[in-house]
Amino acid sequence: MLSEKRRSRLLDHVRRKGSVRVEDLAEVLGVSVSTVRRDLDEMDERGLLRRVHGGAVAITDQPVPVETSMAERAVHNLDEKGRIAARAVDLIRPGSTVLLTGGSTTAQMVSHLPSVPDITVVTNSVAIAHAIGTTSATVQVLVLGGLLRNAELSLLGHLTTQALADVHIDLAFFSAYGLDPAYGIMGAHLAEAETDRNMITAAKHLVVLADHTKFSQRSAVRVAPVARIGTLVTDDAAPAEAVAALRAADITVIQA
Amino acid sequence: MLSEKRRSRLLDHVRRKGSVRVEDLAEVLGVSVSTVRRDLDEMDERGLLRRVHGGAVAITDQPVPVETSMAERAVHNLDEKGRIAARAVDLIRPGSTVLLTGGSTTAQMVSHLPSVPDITVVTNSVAIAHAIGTTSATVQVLVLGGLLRNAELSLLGHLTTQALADVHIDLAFFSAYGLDPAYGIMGAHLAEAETDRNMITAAKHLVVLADHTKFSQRSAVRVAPVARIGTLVTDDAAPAEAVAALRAADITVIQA
DNA sequence: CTCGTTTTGCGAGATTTTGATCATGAATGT
DNA sequence: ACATTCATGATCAAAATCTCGCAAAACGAG
Repeated sequence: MLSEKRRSRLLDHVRRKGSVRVEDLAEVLGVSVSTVRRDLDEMDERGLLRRVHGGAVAITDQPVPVETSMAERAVHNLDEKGRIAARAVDLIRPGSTVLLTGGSTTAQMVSHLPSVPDITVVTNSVAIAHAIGTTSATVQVLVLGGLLRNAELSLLGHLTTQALADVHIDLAFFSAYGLDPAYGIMGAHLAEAETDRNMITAAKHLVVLADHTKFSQRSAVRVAPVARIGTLVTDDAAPAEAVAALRAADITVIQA
Repeated sequence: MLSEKRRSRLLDHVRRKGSVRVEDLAEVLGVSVSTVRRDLDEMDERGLLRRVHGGAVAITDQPVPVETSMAERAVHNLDEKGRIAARAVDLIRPGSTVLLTGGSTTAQMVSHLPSVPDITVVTNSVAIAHAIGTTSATVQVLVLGGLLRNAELSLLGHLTTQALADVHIDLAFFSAYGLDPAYGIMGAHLAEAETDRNMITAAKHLVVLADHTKFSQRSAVRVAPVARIGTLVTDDAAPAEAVAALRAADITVIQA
């Protein structure tokens, strides 16, 4: 197994279980305890988990970015993700049904949504549903069911896929973990990939949100080929050659 | 078990019960009393609890916010609901799957859940899913899909019902809006009633949570007859004749 | 293929954690 | 006041885990 894949699976285990023992990980992954220790130590360095005697425990940081008020946004400079999110919301037509998949950039769209009349938001993100429910009374929200991934607050699995079948979606917004003009959209975790693929497939038109840092992110998991992208919303700092390549592939690129 | 996890569970027990004996903790956690003492001493050192002869008690250090009389009432009620919630969590057996329906009292159960090992929580409440996701990495959460009722942050409708069909539920906890020993469980809104009925039907055993104020609440919507109730958790101030009537109807009544 | 680098597995010695024992101090009943 | 019971802290040995160095294996470039 690729060492990168092993680390990804290791992190998955930690996040799923909350805590794991070195011995168990070694057995599950089929490697020695030394290797597991080295992996855990490195990921502790990178802040992905916390190393403790005998194993490791998951980090439980605050994953919910508290939205700043609309007024404040109008006065201050919008940050990169905020600008991208605002431009993305411009693409929504009144009366349509849109899918927001879990992710930091899509979450930024929430505060802009009330400006579009009569829309329905479908989402697999508990964070997004919670944010809309507590801030807006006009936006209709439909939550896809599924297993909660604690770290990301997004929903996965069979129930999510099944719920998708009963919903008509005009426009889907997807927060890319990484974006390669040749390879396609990258996902962060294998566990989420299948659900992401299903959500992407369910939409007529796919809008991908990716700030310029996403172009240099590499990952082993591809959730969709480039051809599936309808529109890309990114920022001015996106690599010019990547933008050109995507436009050549008949993709509308918007730079906020 | 990882020592880190053991400490976390230990702290949960202390906070849940308010106070706890060293002997009991040793038995529950499956370690020696020496280990428990060391753990308790360290957590006393860190200010997470207070060590006393024979065991430990929870810290009840209230940061004093400016309170309107309204908020003050809410806090007082919260304490009552908190006790009911704690007793309700005691009913959960390790390894089981429980349903938490949306409601203020069921939401109080969240902070106590990590003390029960290896449970799966099924819920139609975005607030509960959000709360568990941001505070605990050990509790498995499955969210039923559906339309978001913005005011309550609970999910309703066809998708919710459909998702229920794919889940096996050992124990369901329901926050009653009103409770009449003759008529049964009352719901607040007609829109929620059907989904509530379906959730109640899906469970083998139904636990109803209702503080004493719920006995005088009147509503036109009945979501379930009294006979459907398996266990009622309420407080000491519940009307004696109502408690007697329910016990006569073969319902287990717990007064926190 | 050969060389240099990286990754991995192994084992010795150091460190941490744990459970048991016991003298001492604290709570309780008479 | 006294005796009795129980909890405590200290100490020690055993077990589990970690660290570190080293060598074998895997990998990539030339």
